[in-house]
Amino acid sequence: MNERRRAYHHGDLANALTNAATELARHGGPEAVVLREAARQVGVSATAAYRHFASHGDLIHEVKERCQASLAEYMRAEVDAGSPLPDPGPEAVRRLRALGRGYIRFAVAEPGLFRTAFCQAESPRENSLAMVESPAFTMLSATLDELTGLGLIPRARRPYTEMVAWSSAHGLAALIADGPLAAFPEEEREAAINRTLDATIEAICTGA
Amino acid sequence: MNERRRAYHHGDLANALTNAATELARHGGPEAVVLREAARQVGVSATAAYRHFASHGDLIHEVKERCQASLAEYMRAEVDAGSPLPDPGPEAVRRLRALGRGYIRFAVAEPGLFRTAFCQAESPRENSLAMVESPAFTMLSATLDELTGLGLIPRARRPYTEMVAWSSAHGLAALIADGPLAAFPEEEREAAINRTLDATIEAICTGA
DNA sequence: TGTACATCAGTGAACGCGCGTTCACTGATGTAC
DNA sequence: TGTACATCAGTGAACGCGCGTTCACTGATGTAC
Repeated sequence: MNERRRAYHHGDLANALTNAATELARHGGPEAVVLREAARQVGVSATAAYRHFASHGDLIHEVKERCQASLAEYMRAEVDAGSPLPDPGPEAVRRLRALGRGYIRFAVAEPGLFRTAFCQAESPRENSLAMVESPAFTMLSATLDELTGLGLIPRARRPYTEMVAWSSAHGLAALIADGPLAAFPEEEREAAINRTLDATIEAICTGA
Repeated sequence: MNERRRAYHHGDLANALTNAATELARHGGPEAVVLREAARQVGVSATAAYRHFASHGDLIHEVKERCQASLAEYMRAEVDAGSPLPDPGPEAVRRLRALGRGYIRFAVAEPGLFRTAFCQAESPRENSLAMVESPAFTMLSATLDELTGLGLIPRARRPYTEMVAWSSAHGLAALIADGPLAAFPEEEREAAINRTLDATIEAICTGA
């Protein structure tokens, strides 16, 4: 696309607006996602946004999905960052731990995006199923299944183990990103993270 | 105070406004706390609020404190609702569990207030220390100390155990009140709560 | 290859809304004499 | 016990703000002939 075209017909406005809106979320959380401001950042009239999004809610929904994808990416990256262990048992445990670490690292590194990933949707039902079918949740479930297969999670305890892991990681992440632990010094924060991760994994892997 | 007086000089406007604002938070979370609306509910001009609150931030701060107090009350009530056990060990465990249950019950029963209790303050520092000195946190610490004294928590593991308990309860509460688990059917929700509570307590009380 | 024209993707001005906050004011209260 | 008056606690109108959204429009693009 040539210069002329970019001057008037942007060519990729939808994406540009979502990027700008995501940047707003990064610095100010979901409340900072303002359609007019995103348009301003891109250098386009507010009206132009309505060629690409039905409403402000539509834009924020897009941003929210990006935030969720970004969270999943942090988790996957943390898994990939470590070296696989030879034994399948310790390896599965390593991956479970990495998923938790990734979750929390995301909240620490990107509190605004973390809050946006979990902000209320206008349609209350929308929240529910989407999340449970997300890649992040799928990774967790798969790892827990693996641990069960290896005997590290007793079969009788397998149900709802996702909730044990998720609650623990989410709570720590929320308290850090969003809440009363935001002002913790880094050293203490790391200690709290490690202690919580250790305890949670021990609570989950009670088999063998 | 007689009728006349109540007609003009309200007599307890500060309290009435805080009550109204808390009611707004109950139904719509912190975003719903609107000074003008609170004044409307009380039947008073918006200006009148400024005789009692320096600003909107001042009002919301008051509401936030009430929400935190209400959370602590739920926790205490859940402890008091059970019958004490004769042995000090099981009794301390019972109380730890009740604290967690109370926390989560509050989030389930009052999602709007729960969100408000943990909403961002204007001064970012304000969040941190206040919470850790709150009655809820104090109850938790005391119970953990007791468990340590009884040998149920190994001394080496005592540090940061507050975070293990708090993360788990807070995560579950946030996912239910605020997040993707809001639409869970009650039965499944209860199962998830029990499973998480069990696992967390087991993770904490590893001694003896 | 050139041109008419439908369609696409922008524009700027404006609307209505509700908010927090300020202003000059006034009615009610309580106290000093 | 009455009264003057300072103070307290309200009022209503208005301000400025920024938002989401709509309107009638216009410049750019691409396609049929």
